Amino acid sequence: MNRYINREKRDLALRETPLGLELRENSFKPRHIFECGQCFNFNYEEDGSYTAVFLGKIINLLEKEDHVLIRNVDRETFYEIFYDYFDLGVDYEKIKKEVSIDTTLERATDYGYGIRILNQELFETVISFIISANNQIPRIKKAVRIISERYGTYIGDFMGRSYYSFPDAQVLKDARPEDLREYARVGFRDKRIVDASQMIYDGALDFDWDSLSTLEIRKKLIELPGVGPKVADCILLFAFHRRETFPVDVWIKRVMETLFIKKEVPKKEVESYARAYFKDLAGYAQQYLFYYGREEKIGK
DNA sequence: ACTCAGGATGGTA
DNA sequence: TACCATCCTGAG
Repeated sequence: MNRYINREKRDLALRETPLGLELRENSFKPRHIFECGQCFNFNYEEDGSYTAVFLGKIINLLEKEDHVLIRNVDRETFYEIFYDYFDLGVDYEKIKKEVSIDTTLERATDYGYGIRILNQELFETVISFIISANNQIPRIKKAVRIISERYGTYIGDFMGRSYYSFPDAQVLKDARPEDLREYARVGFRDKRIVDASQMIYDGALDFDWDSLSTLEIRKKLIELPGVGPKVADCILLFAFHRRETFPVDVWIKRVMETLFIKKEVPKKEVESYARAYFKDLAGYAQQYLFYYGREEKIGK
């Protein structure tokens, strides 16, 4: 389940054609959405499209001239399942204007104009970002894929590949750490994955989240093995829709130091600087700056 | 063979 | 509280 459900859904510029659904939305570019480091459960296809899995559904997105072609889901399913996943209840044209408080942010929002912050499944997000600790994106993706293949349930085939759901805590708590290490290549994170799964299965995340502040949830997340400040912030931003959160990894640290702070400072200071500067929109700013900074290798 | 990228953890000061 | 070595893998 994703935690953020919009009450009302607006009508999208969505047209049904024999090839699939055509979505016309300026702030919606598959490349920007999937290459900004927020998710790992997707596949880049030979035709330039992206295939992703969410809540047991396979969706494929291909960018065209003036629209995005959406394949493998019907109109109803798209509204039902993917409207919230793709955060379509949020007006990103407005977000980009509001977050463009200086020329740097103007450039960054211009550069990654099609970014949307996904609202992802909680357990999958927790485990994925435990794996992300001290790790690189291709290897994180590989680990997530293998864990899904070995412990998840078969969903279906698409473009010559079989897709599996990400397992739930009940299954992953019984995985053998040495298997996770051997097959999914998760290294020293093996035990953390199993232990966190056990704790979550035992109810570590069973709280009324809506009544808790971001800081209170953060504290609880950090109690999980393998979850420190940065991983907790990613979970808050990507699974709890806490958009004021500003995860600080090495990339965003470099970008902030290079473009804003003008000197090297501890990660904590980067975060407080960003929070004070971007306020409630810090999470959006983080995504635009991360994508821009990483693609352009700023600070490297 | 060697170097490097990438956060959490547990130890020490 | 702050700092720092260590953990593992695979690409270059």
